[in-house]
Amino acid sequence: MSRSSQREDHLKALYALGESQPSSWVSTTQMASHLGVKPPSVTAMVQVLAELGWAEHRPYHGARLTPTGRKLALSLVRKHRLWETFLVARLGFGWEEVHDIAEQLEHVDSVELVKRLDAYLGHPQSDPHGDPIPKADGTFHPEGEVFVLAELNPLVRCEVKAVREGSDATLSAMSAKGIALGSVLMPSQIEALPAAWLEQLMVCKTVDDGSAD
Amino acid sequence: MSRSSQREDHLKALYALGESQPSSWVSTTQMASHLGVKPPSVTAMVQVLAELGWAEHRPYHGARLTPTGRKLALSLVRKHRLWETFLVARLGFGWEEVHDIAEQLEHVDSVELVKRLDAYLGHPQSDPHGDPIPKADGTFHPEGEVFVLAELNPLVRCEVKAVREGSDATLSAMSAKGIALGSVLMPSQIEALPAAWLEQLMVCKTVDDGSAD
DNA sequence: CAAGATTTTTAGCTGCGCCTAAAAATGGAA
DNA sequence: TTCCATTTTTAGGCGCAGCTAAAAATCTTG
Ligand SMILES: [Mn+2]
Ligand SMILES: [Mn+2]
Ligand SMILES: [Mn+2]
Ligand SMILES: [Mn+2]
Repeated sequence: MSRSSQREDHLKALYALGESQPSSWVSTTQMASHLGVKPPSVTAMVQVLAELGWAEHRPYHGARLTPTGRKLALSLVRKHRLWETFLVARLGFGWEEVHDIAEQLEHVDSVELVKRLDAYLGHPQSDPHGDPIPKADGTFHPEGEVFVLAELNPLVRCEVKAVREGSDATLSAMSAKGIALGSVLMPSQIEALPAAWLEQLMVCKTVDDGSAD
Repeated sequence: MSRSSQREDHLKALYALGESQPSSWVSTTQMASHLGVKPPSVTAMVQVLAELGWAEHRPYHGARLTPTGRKLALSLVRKHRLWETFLVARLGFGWEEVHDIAEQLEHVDSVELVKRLDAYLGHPQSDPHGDPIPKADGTFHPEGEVFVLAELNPLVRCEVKAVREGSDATLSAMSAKGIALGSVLMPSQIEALPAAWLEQLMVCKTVDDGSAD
C-alpha cells in the first residue's frame, strides 16, 4: 500500500483519541501507545501532519486535527467501517476477525471504490461493532441514547448497541456467550458478565415489550 | 500497505515477463520499464529477492523466479484477478477501471480473505479480461485454444476470449464498439478494427451455429 | 518556590526503495 | 580480434518512518 498509510494511521489515531476525551489536544505518548510506536516517532510524524495542514502541533502540549485533517480522518474511518461491514455482511467473517483486515483495506485509494462499496452494502449507517459510519460529507446520522454498560445503575433490561474496541479474543468470547448487536440483556445476565466487558459494551435501556422470548 | 508491496510488484513483473518469452531469464531493463522505475532500482530489488530465495540473479544476464518465488507470484496474480472479478461482477465497474485498484488490493495480506472472496465469487476461472485465475495450489484450469487476433489468417468468424493488457482508454474504446468477452467477430468487422487492437484481442475460431443473431 | 521526576523533543542512527553518475561487463562491427 | 556502443551493476545520495540516548520543557511535591 502507498507510502502514506502511516500518515493516515496517525491521522486516525489523532481523531480517535481526540474524540474520546474532553480536550481535543492529544499527547504524543498517547498516540505512540495507540499506534505501537515510540513517542519520538510520533513527534516526527505530527510535525509532518502539521506541515501538510492536517494537524496543529503545540510543542510539549499535544496535537489536534485541523478541520481539513478531521475531514480526512473521517473519510478514513468511513472506509474502515464500510470494509468491516463488507467483510461481515458479505463474506461472512466474524466481528472479531475484521479489524486487522480493514486496517489494510482502508488505505486503498479510490473514491469511486468507496462510492460503489457503500451503494453495494445499501448505505449502511453502522459497522459490525455498532459504530456509526460517517457519511461521505463527514457528518453522522443522529445517534440514539447510548452509554457504557458499567454506568447502568440500577440494573435494568437493556439492549446492546455497540462494542468498544478491544481484543479480538474478547469479541470472540462475547459471540460465544450469545452477545451480539441487538442482544437484550437482563439484570441477572449482566451480573454474570466479566467486569471488563461492562466497560466495552454500549447499551441503551429497553422497555419490556411483554413478549416472552 | 505493507512495506513489501514493492517486492511483491517486482515478483509479479518477473513472473509476467518470464512467462511471455522463450527464455525465462528477464533483464533488469525489461523489469524497470514494466514497473516504471530505473534499472539500478531493479538490480537492488532483484538482489533482495535473491536473498529471500524467491529469485535467481545471474549478474549481467538477468533474473528468474525460483519455484518458491513462482508460487508467491501466482498467489499475487490470483489475488489481483479475484479482486478485478469482484470489482466488475459485484461492484459494477467497467473492465477498463479495475486494474489500478486491484494493483492496490492485491497487497492486502490475509489468506482467509482470499479464500472467502473466491467462494463469494463462485470460484471464478477467469478475470474480467479473460485471463485465467490461478487456483489456490498454483495450477490453472486447462485453457482452450486461444491466439492473438493478428495471427488469424484467413479471416474467419471468431470469438473474443481475452484481452491483453493495454491502456485503460483502449479498453474503454473496445467496450464502446461493443467488444466484450464472448463477442463474436465477423471477418468484415475485423477488417474495420484499429490495427493495434489486433495485437491485444485474444480469440478462438467459432463455427457458425446457424442462428441468425 | 526550588528540586526532582516525568514527559516531550531533538540529535543522531538504521533500513528501505528510489535516484543519478560512474564503472564494469557484454556483445556486435570493423 | 579488437574496439566501441550498449547494458548492467556499483557507488553514493535522498526522503521516509522507525529507533535509542540525550537534552529540554513541564509537572509535582516538599
Ligand atoms: Mn490502517
Ligand atoms: Mn469497527
Ligand atoms: Mn501491485
Ligand atoms: Mn486482469
